Amino acid sequence: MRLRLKLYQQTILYGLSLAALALLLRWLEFRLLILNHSFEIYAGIIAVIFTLLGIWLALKLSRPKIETKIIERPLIVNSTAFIFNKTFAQQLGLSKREIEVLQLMAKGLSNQEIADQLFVSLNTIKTHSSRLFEKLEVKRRTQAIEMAKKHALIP
Amino acid sequence: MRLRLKLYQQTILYGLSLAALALLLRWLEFRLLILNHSFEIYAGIIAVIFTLLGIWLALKLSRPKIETKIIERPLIVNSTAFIFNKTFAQQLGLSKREIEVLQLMAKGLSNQEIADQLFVSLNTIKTHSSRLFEKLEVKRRTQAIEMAKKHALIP
DNA sequence: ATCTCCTTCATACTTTTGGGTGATTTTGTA
DNA sequence: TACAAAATCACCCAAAAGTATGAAGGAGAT
Repeated sequence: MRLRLKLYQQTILYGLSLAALALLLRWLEFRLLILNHSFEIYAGIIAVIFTLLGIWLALKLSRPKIETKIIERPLIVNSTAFIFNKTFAQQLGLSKREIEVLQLMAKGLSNQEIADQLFVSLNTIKTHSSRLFEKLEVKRRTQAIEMAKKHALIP
Repeated sequence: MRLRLKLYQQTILYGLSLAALALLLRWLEFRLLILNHSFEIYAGIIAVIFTLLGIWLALKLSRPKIETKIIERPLIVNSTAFIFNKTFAQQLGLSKREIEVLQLMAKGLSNQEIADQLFVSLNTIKTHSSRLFEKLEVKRRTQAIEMAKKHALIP
């Protein structure tokens, strides 16, 4: 709505300036024709003025690019009860299994132990943990634990 | 350097288009003067063309406006202040160095990174961590971190 | 002085972890 | 049903972590 109004104003302004220029030229025609100014001079003047107008218009109307910046605002929680940070997990796109693996990891289990506990193979756990590290943007399980603790993915 | 080159090119392009327009107008003057087109028509054409040129120029040359959009994301923080459990550390007979190593471990650092940070060799850190694991009665660093968290040796 | 503990470092070896690739099956959803 | 994501597993290789053992210098206690 606001943009529309602005556009409207611009249009009026543009029209007015066109009209003013036409008047100016007509006046010039009367006053200075005797001096035998060639048509090219007028054309040049118009060209320059409207180029400037175009530049001004473009700068006024061009939309700014939007750059998103994420700020982490500390949210102080006083309760001892652990509340799983679902939002963060979703934002990172962590799957159920990956979260399970992460939580067992944080308990200090080895990959083999996690595999046994979840009744899957060691290789599977390795795949899960690799993806986990990618998503958390970490390199080691200890870093993953740090991250998870910080963002309330684990108690 | 590059911008200067670009500006140079733009200038040439601009000059050429001006010249082309002059020629075009001269030709129109010859061909269509009989039809008694008024000066305003020409002026209008020039105005429109050069407005567009101005817009194009501005868009080409101006830096894109950047508008930052800030998104705040809550980061859950436990308000309980951390108090190091001196008693427990003494009970287990942990040395200063071992506690240091343990705390860096919990931050997610690798042995090599800990060694660099403490200005000692990798082997030294291995020895420290081995002792640490013995005293904490754990087998892996992740378990050590769990233990340390549980007993308030680390935040 | 002697002893103990801490700290430092080395070498050799084993286990665990992690990266990369590829493949198959299951499952949820359009 | 068809498609995408999730879950499963295998194999190979490299890096990191962990174990065992030995050794040497320094600080503090007896």
